[in-house]
Amino acid sequence: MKKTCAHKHAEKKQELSSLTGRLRREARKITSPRAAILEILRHHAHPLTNKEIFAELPQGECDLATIYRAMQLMEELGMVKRFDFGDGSARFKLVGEGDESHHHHLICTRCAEVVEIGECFPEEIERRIARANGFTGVTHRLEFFGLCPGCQK
Amino acid sequence: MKKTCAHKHAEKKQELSSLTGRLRREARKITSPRAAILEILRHHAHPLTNKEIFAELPQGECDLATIYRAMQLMEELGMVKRFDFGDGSARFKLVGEGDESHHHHLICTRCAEVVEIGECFPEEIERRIARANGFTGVTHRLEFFGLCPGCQK
DNA sequence: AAATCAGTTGCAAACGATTTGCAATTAAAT
DNA sequence: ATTTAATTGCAAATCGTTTGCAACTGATTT
Repeated sequence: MKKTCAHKHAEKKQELSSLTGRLRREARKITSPRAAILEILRHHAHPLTNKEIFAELPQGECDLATIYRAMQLMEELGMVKRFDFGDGSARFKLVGEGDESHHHHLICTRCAEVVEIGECFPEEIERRIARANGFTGVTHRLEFFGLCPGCQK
Repeated sequence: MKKTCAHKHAEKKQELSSLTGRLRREARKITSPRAAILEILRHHAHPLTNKEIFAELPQGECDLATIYRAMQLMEELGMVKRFDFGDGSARFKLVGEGDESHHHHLICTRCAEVVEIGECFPEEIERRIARANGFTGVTHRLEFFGLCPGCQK
């Protein structure tokens, strides 16, 4: 079997209305910069840096600071998830309304290609770690790094 | 078999000579700033930020930039390991000569307390992930976050 | 449709972590 | 003691991100 299911990559693009609805619900405005940002996020399967988003925006459409503010707001509203690939810039990806979408990434250390990984740290072990140390609300940050096929020369 | 080995926490403090030896071997100088930095690292079980190291240094002993340079060098020489707790500053911890010491941390999101975790992401799964995506030299970055006993109020 | 008001934006300045250029200093080899 | 390459302090420069503030604009009300 090859890539018949395309690795569940068919990530249904979220309806723009569903996204704007979430903003409206919180008494936030659907401004032109925000609409443009959402439009870009909707078309990307992998996390983007604010600068990348900025670069894809029609020139002058919105200030970089506005993107930072938008991502911060949308993260609080649970509309996007923040990722840290350890290279100094945060990355964001849309989160579906219902879907928890807790997942990780495999990042090429040469070309920065990103592959989404279904695998996750075993829950039971995490629970054991939490219990063993008296911690509550334990979560984790997990990313993989390596050389992608193309960069192995 | 329980934890007869005391969770190997007895982390024998490394001999200063073994550390300076590694520098000397690479034709690097054992300067007073470096000796002072090593002395501090030797006495800490958990990763420290450069600023924390700076704070523990006798005033005027060395410039902050020098610490940055020292940590960078020592990381290249494999003498320290860099950790990213996601709060914007890198942290460093001495690495024993032989010991690989690949491990992770459980960090309190309120008080930043750090607990060392023995548990690690299952190797076989990591290998499977690497193989499935054609990646080589795959490693991972894994840290846990939660509320420590003291901060649960 | 005009008025109203809180939420937003652009812009520039401020920030915090980290890096770097450079002239002066120093450890280690000769 | 001399020589040389490595190192340091200091200040300035980068980079990602945040923030103050006056001008602006959706969304709601009249």
